[in-house]
Amino acid sequence: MAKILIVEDEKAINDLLKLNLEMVGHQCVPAFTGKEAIRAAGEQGFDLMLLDVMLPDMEGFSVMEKVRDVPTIFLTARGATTDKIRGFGLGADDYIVKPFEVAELLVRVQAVLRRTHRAEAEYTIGDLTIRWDAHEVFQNGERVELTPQEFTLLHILIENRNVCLSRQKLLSEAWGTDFLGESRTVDVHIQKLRRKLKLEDHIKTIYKNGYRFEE
Amino acid sequence: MAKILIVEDEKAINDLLKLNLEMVGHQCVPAFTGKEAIRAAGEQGFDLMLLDVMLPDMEGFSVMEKVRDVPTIFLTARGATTDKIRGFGLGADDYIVKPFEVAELLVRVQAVLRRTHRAEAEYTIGDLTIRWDAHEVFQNGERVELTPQEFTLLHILIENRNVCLSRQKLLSEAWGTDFLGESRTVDVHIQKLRRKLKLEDHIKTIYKNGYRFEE
DNA sequence: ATATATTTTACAACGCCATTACAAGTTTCC
DNA sequence: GGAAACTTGTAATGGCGTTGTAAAATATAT
Repeated sequence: MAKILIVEDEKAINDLLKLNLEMVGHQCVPAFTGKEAIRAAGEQGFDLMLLDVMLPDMEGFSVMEKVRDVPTIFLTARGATTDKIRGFGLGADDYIVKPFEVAELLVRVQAVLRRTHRAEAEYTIGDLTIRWDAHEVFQNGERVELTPQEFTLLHILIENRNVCLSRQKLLSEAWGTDFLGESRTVDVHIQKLRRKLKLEDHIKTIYKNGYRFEE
Repeated sequence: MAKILIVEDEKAINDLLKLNLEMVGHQCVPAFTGKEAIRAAGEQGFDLMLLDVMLPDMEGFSVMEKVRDVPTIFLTARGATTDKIRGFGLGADDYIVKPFEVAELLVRVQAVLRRTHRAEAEYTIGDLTIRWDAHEVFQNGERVELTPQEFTLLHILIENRNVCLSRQKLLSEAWGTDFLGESRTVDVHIQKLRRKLKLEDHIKTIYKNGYRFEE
């Protein structure tokens, strides 16, 4: 669980970000102006900042200059060429183009947290403990062997816990294949996870949609 | 709830729009000329503008040029070929042909608000909370599973809250089928919603007409 | 080459939803 | 006011598409 500063003037988007990040277990502080953001960052530490490039009072990258040592993901509108941001070379850790998909947002947030070593090293639920760095899974202290694909799938599911991921999304995130047409691959791997780790109650099937890991 | 600028010189139509949009929870500012509209948009921010193509003092699309960054739906009279509007390539978000049906208006307004991230992410009534993006419904914090069809129907009903929707309209909006003849399908799904979500007091039957979601 | 991992396949099981039939409610008209 | 005609509520049914599952086929690693 990370502490995240959301800097975005449009309330609807700010709320959306907060809602979804809190759903997967992060703690969020909203800011609607650059000034607010700078004050908040002065008063408390954050693991990550989501920063709109266009704010009413100042440009996003000016905020970033003032707020040091907080990993940052830029939010930018489609069309407002992302090149600009890349060009800034300000050390933004990533950027997300609005409108964004929730699943994509979460994956990128998690990626930055991992890269900046602010992600949790372990995740525990019930009798299950997963050590992300070591790729190790324990149940009741006993080690359970997962195959690479199983581990990756579990990782994506837990990173996006409480949100429903379509089979397409899972394929593209856990397999990397953007692949047209039918495939039952995901279903079969879900089955393996459910069985090996007794996750029948936590990996839910959402009819006509996909799967969701629930805590 | 969004803030909407209505630019339409015919008072009757302006009032009609205002009435219906306020009925479903939006805040409206009326303008009767292009000048008025431009001044209003300069003074305050809007989530959406409804813009008549034919105004007494100037053409609608000139207004749109002056008012930047406000998603816009054009209003056009039947016959005034919509091609023109499409042709403008001004980035109008949608257009509505007068005379329009109220339900159609509301659906299009909602669609644009969603597309431009200006729609609410959640809707709450009593102990019920609905997250539109995630297709999730919570009652007293507990997740309630709705089937896709149930969710869609609920969505249409709430989008058009306080207005009565005929079975035909519900079929065409929530099922996509423009289907002749009798069908009790809608009734059955209404029943499911009422029961699952204890909405007996909010989903009202309008005898000989259809159903209305009341707040 | 052998073992292990992954995808595909085929079929069983399940869930959704349109339909139906009948009960209950509402309106109309005498 | 009461009966007929019509509208809506509701539970039960079955068809059809989706998902679960085991086993076979294929790919990958050792």
